[in-house]
Amino acid sequence: MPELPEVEVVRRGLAAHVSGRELRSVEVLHPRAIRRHLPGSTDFSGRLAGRRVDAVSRRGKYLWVSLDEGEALLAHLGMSGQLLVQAPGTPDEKHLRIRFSFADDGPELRFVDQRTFGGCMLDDLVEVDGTPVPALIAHIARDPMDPLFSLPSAVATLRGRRTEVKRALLDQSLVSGIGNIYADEALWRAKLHWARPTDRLSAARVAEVLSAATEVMVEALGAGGTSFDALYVNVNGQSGYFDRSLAVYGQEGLPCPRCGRPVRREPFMNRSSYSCPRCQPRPRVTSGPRTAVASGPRKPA
DNA sequence: CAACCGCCCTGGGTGC
DNA sequence: TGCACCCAGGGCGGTT
Repeated sequence: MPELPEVEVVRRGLAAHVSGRELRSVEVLHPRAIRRHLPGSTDFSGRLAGRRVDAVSRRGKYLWVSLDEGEALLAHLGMSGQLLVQAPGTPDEKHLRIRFSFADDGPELRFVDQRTFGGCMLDDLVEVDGTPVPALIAHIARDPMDPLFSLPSAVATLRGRRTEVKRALLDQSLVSGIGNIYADEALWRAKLHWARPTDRLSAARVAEVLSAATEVMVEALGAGGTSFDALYVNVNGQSGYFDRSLAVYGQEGLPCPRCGRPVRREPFMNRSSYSCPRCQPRPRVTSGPRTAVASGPRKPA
């Protein structure tokens, strides 16, 4: 699944292979790929033709290329999206959704997406806290690799929520870029169970898990960068070579690299959470609905 | 407003 | 061999 490090690899690839080039035509092969572009595919293609691609930016898992007139082409890879740079004439990928052709007859940019959770759209740039971002993602918080990311402020935001720590880590409006894989890895590094209530964690503990998330994503970015290929802006929608370095994610039954206990898998939000039963014990108190507080008034029987 | 739930979607894998 | 089913899951709209 593309999370922040994978999307950053893609961003770098786009900056290297697409920046500065002029689009000639855009072909939408699957309408779902532009479902968030409400005016539809004719409008999408029509407005992109002839435009010059400028800088490539990223916030969390969102990626965009700036165009002129304060507009941007915004993309999200979803679960299986890829942006590939391919020579024209290369046979279409099975799940090719959008083809971007350039006026210089050079390599095409292709949006390929098996599960169609990802997509592209045109959007206006707006200024949020001094940074221009596409209007549609104005609610997405800065990610830990953003130079203006503030750890103390993110800690305060997370602790202000009454929820489980993993839910908070995955909430892109609190801190962005973290998905299921890096959330599990960060929680393992910080020795926290995913169900720990954020509002009962010390600021130091929350800072620790956020720093762990940053660390593990920086390491993954290093590993993902090594799998970079001139033609492929990104690889496979997976974590590059970093999957070899995962401590718990997807490692059910394998020994915890720290203590050797078998990694457990628990259901979490209709998906899975991986953790070490010894290093990350279940919390005594969960962040469930605030039922009768121990000291509160008691209903008569 | 915060928290949470259900849905979107496809194909690879598995069990019968 | 084939079919039914499960699973992966980020983001968002709707509801409480």
